Amino acid sequence: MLDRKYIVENVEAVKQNCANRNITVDVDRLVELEVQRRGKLQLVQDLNTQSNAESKKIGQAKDSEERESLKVSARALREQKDSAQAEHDLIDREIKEIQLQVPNMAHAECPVGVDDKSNLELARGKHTCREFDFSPLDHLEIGEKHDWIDFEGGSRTTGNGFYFLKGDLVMLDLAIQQFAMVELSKRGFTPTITPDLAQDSVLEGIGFMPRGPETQIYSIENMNLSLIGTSEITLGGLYSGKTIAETDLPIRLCGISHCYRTEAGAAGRASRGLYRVHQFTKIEMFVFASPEQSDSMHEELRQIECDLFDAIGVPYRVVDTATGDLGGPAYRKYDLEAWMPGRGESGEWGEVTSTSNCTDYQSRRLNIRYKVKDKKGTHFVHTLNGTAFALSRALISILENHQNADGSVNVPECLQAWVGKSVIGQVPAI
RNA sequence: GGACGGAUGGCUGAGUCUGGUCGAAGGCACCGGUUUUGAAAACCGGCGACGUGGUAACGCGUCCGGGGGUUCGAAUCCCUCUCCGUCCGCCA
Repeated sequence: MLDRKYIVENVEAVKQNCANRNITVDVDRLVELEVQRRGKLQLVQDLNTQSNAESKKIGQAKDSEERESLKVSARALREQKDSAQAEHDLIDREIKEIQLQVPNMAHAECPVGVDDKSNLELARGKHTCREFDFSPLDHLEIGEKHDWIDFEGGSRTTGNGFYFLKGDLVMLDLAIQQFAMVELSKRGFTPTITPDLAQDSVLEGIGFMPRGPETQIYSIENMNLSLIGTSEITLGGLYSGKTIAETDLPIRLCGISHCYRTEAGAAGRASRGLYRVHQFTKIEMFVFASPEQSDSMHEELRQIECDLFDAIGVPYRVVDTATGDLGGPAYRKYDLEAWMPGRGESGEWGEVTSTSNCTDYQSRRLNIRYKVKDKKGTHFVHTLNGTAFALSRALISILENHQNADGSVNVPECLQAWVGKSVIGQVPAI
């Protein structure tokens, strides 16, 4: 969420930003209410001063007669204060409601456009798209051929969109996790296994809406808990309400969790197989940084994502996300889109990672600050997140890019030690 | 899951029985100064956050784990939740 003072002082910029992001918010109403609220707050504080003074006199009163008469006036003042406070709170709630809808400001270089058509390709990965001398299968065909992916079983036990992973694909899945954790540890990230559930207030702080008709979140009945859609939620929540010493920044965490998404209304050829599922495992990078660090930290996260996908031999392109496609919290967002030969008619790019600089948008909601030693006051930290691997989509990209004509799949060299094989799905020679 | 005990500023720790003089003693740490060739020690002074008004000095408001209540007034009394100890039960 943006600072109210900032919104009031930058009305036109905020409105333009909302338009660029294709989000409708009544900014003028917020400003009008905020001006009202300031006045009301002043009144509340004045009345409080008076009634505090009156109450203090009671303690020093000489006799019970004086005491009783002071009680009457003190009570009256307190009642006036309470009613002014109630009016203030009412206005405050309405402001809060609008304020939560206002998206973060966007980076000056962020491509402007109302949807993903304006996304800008920035770079390509180390590996070029492969020319197949056979007709490549999609990951689901490969997976079902070897009994690695079982959607039918998932559907029977849990529901549509759930699946079992089996056999060597599980080994590959775990290998990717190991590889990511080791690589990220080397780069200063603290490996973190997080809860798969979080309090609704934390979801909201990160920028999710846990309940309501539009929600993508599974929530627990009769509790204020929801299944997380990403460990960004728990990693951000980990420091909620904390004040961090500036010298401890940046704090780099890499979380591993299951991610749960209802994916309401999403279906079709483009979300076939593992591409869009209700549950997957994800290794997520999360960074708390100072405002001075956040831009370069964002580049660092993007570079790590590139390095990881270069390492597993998957071709990809890097996309600078347009304003209309940023979501609420992001100031700037880069996506990696991997080449998926089995997707669509003859291969398509599919989003595999995403890294966002959320500046102080999340930290203001979650109240995460940092303090400079020997300086008065605190400031909100900047938060950044980035996908290392979303396992479901990483598996798609490996299966489809590294498949062989006989249906087997080459294991990227960096993963072979953990898989224990250089090729999986090979039919043993008879 | 049951029974007690606890939660106070960066840390430690008084205050809670007996409500007002408590935004909160003392100590540690930290910062500035005196002293010293320099350092240590000693001594003197300073030292929370947020909001709000003000160019500023500064004023005002809020905050003693979270929420609610009693009262003119709550760190202090009552209810509730969370967390941490200790003992018991159960368990991977």
